[in-house]
Amino acid sequence: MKIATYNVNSINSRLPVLLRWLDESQPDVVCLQELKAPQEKFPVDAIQAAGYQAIWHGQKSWNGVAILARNAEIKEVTRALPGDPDDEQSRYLEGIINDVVIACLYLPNGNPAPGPKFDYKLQWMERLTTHAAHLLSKNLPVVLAGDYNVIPAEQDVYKPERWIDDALFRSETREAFQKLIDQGWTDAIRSLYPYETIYTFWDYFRNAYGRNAGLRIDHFLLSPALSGRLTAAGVDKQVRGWEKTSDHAPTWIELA
DNA sequence: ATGGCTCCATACTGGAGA
Repeated sequence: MKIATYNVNSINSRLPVLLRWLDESQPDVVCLQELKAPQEKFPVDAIQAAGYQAIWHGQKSWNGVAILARNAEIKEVTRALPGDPDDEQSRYLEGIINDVVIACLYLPNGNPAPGPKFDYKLQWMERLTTHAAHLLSKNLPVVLAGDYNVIPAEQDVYKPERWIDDALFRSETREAFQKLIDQGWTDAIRSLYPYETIYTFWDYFRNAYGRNAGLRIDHFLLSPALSGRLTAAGVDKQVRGWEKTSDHAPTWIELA
């Protein structure tokens, strides 16, 4: 079972790139973030023509998440992260595919920090941590996949000293991520490649991709029931070099 | 320290992203 996560930075601007990548990579499950489209503007016909079922939660202008599955039913569980009924941002979608719980998340950026956006990010991480504990308590196979907007460690950023005060790398952010991991989750990519430099995002500015000035911010966290089934992981880095591409690259894992 | 780029809204510019 090949599961991917991809922050597309506008589903409609990215549709040709997305369809080409689906055809070449053939993932079984895909978590998409930053649809940047309202519910009714999701290109469901093109996605279905490519062979994928889809559930999605859109929003005007910003955010938006979707889960795609090839040749499999998606049973939607929730389209809101519990813990704040007033939160109107579309950043969380959870479904069950072949008995695996798939959580697709788009964690807030949080800049500028400190400030209200950073407070929202930390609150969102607390809510995620609470919900993640609930998922773990059921001993189910769970994948928490998505754009975390968290740089977990110095090895995950091209120049750590430049990111010390950034919301993606601040100590509060890293500590909150570690607290989540410490519940018993496995950072899938890092567990297979403890020492490699692996990036999933390159800024549009300053020829960041050409200089490989990247960040690792798209992650898969696996529950204990799944970590033993992890057989492979990678980043489809070449997609970042295509025309009209996202600033993120598709990232994937394989489960036995 | 700054700006560089891309996308959205319904614009002739500003906000957001990371």
